[in-house]
Amino acid sequence: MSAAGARGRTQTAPTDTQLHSRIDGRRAKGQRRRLALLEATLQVVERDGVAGVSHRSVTRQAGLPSSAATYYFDSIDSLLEAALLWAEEANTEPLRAIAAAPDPPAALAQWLVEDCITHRERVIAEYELFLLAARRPALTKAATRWIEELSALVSSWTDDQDSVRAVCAYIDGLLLQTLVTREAPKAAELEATIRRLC
Amino acid sequence: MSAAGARGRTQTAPTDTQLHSRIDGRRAKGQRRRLALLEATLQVVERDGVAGVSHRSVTRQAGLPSSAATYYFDSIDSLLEAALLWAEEANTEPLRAIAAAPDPPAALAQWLVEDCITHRERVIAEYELFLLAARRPALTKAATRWIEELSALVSSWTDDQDSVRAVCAYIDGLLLQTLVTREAPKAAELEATIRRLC
DNA sequence: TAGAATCTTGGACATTCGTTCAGGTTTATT
DNA sequence: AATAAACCTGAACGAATGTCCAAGATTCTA
Repeated sequence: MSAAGARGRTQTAPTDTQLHSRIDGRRAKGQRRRLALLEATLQVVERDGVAGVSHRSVTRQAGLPSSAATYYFDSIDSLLEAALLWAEEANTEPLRAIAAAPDPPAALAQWLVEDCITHRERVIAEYELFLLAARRPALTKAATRWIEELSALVSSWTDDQDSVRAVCAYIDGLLLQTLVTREAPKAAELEATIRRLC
Repeated sequence: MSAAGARGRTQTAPTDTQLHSRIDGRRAKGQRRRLALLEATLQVVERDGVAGVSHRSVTRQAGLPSSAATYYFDSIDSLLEAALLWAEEANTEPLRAIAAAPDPPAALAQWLVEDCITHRERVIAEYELFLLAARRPALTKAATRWIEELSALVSSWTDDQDSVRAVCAYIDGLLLQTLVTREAPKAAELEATIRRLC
């Protein structure tokens, strides 16, 4: 269920003695490979969609033996869950920078538009995993994290929670439609609507 | 590429003589089975997601031999494309009724909330196919149809096209988030935001 | 009704899939 | 250096997949 997987599970919960002494080389390698599998999973989702994710496709992408997927993760689901969390974490830093910008709504609009254009496949991958959470409860927590982080940003310039929810929903909907119709959104219109909702 | 499939293709383009004479019994049966496959496809997507759609799963659901999927449709893609169009068509009638209602925004909000609750699996299926269009150009036309019909409805009470786009994006985003977080949307809040955007 | 045209399908093929685990490899410890 | 402990993987299993087509079934035409 958790992202900590299979027999490799002990690697994610180092004991006290391990924390205080030198890092166990074996476990360090395990952590590296676990991360490599997450990155490989995202690459596979970008290329072939969630449906293209299999033990073999992921390990092939990561250059690891096929049994490694089973070894490091309990199931495909736990792999997808960890990959979604990993992908969301990559958005944390940009969101923080936007919050610190002189004009957050404008910065947010610009970042979203650029992201949709220059990292189209990645954004599609994120929404596929996001929607997959509607079916797999294990993914719900990871998916909700995106909404929470976006809400936190919007809350920095609005107190009304109804407005915050409206802006977040509008953004997700606009991005979704953008991906589907292949019509690049206009940053100006996006920004204007965000302001209108606050 | 088109929804017209494989060797069964001729069934969708009756010739002049066929139009004017009695319907060919063979072709009539083909049309019936083609529709059965579409309905079965939607049921499979509802139950197991797009990833669960295979020649065998669809034909099993429809009670047809497994080779029927290949016979009636060129590929899984053309089957999914036709299924998405078929699903969207089911929304046409409700949207028309909402346009004729005394208070369209309120009726729309109520319908959306009810749809998300009572037909959750179906709505998830529609969004999965919708998002799949971001990868498969063959699905784009079918996916765009939903946006167009929703836009037409919203346009009936607003002339500003920016507002129309904003409302449509907001609705798709709210439904998407609702499905993922499993928190039922409030019709009142939905209606209020729709009005705010007009 | 007989023959022609068309539609339909069972079964076989090569692939790919998730899973398993005995045995090998690497690292730590003494 | 030698032992112990933990990590890792090749190979193999049954099950499911997309595709194909010869043979059978159905419908039309004359």
